Amino acid sequence: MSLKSPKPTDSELAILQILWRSGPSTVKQVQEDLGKETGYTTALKFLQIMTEKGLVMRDEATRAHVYRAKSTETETQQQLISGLLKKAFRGSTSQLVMQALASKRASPKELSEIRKLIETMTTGK
Amino acid sequence: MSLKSPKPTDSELAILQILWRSGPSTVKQVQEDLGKETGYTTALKFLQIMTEKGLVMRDEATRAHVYRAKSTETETQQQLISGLLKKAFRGSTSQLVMQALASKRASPKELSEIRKLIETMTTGK
DNA sequence: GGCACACTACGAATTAATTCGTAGTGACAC
DNA sequence: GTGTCACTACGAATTAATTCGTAGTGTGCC
Repeated sequence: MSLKSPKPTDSELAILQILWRSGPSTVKQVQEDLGKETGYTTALKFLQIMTEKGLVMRDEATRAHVYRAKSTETETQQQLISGLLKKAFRGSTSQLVMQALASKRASPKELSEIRKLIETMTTGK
Repeated sequence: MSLKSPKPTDSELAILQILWRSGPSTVKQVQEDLGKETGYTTALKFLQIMTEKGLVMRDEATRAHVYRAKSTETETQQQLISGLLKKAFRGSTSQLVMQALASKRASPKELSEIRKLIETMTTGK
């Protein structure tokens, strides 16, 4: 378990998304994925800062350092949801879930999955 | 509908919580609710900045100005969920819901409520 | 009238986020 | 060997968030 990793900013989260999707990457790869709006040194700086914060890990074995996310996507999602729950929903999971369902209409397939999960939680234990 | 209100920071959200809970309040009331750690002028400054940003509205009719949240709690929750959905869950509502349910175990009562909502969404439309 | 108080306004100081320019460095071609 | 090029490191500049000190102001009490 990642014991302590600061909450990533929005920009940092965008970079983590890239690392989760593409796996360990070089600065160049990350920068290209971010798009032309972001300069190379800007991407580099972000990755350096994220390394300091412990959000990513750096492999310096090769000339072009390779970065990878320290926490998994699920762990980070967990952290963000948990924070939002506390900050904006007074800890009410059901309120959060209901707002989420209202926010963007889930597909029938998704609703079915969720229903199954609830079944499991209700009966299963 | 509130067309454009910037995303509140964590501190601002804490103040909005107070306004939603207690209704329109003076600086003094907000500051006291925030606790002794927050000075009076700090609370005042926050409310002034939030007024500039359009997060709260100020009634200057009385000597002690009265502030109230511009958006409802639900609208703001909606905005935050929507942002998180896009930033961290690639738009997958079901993933977000499942993480939320896993994050903090919902009570049987809450699970029941959620199940009812899903029933409604599935059948009723 | 004039003072005290309760409030508001303003602006400084600090820290973090973001963006990028410039300089340093090492591998490799020739 | 030496120059090129791709990368990294460092630090400046800007903007926003956060905290608070100090000054301005108006209402109402003696």
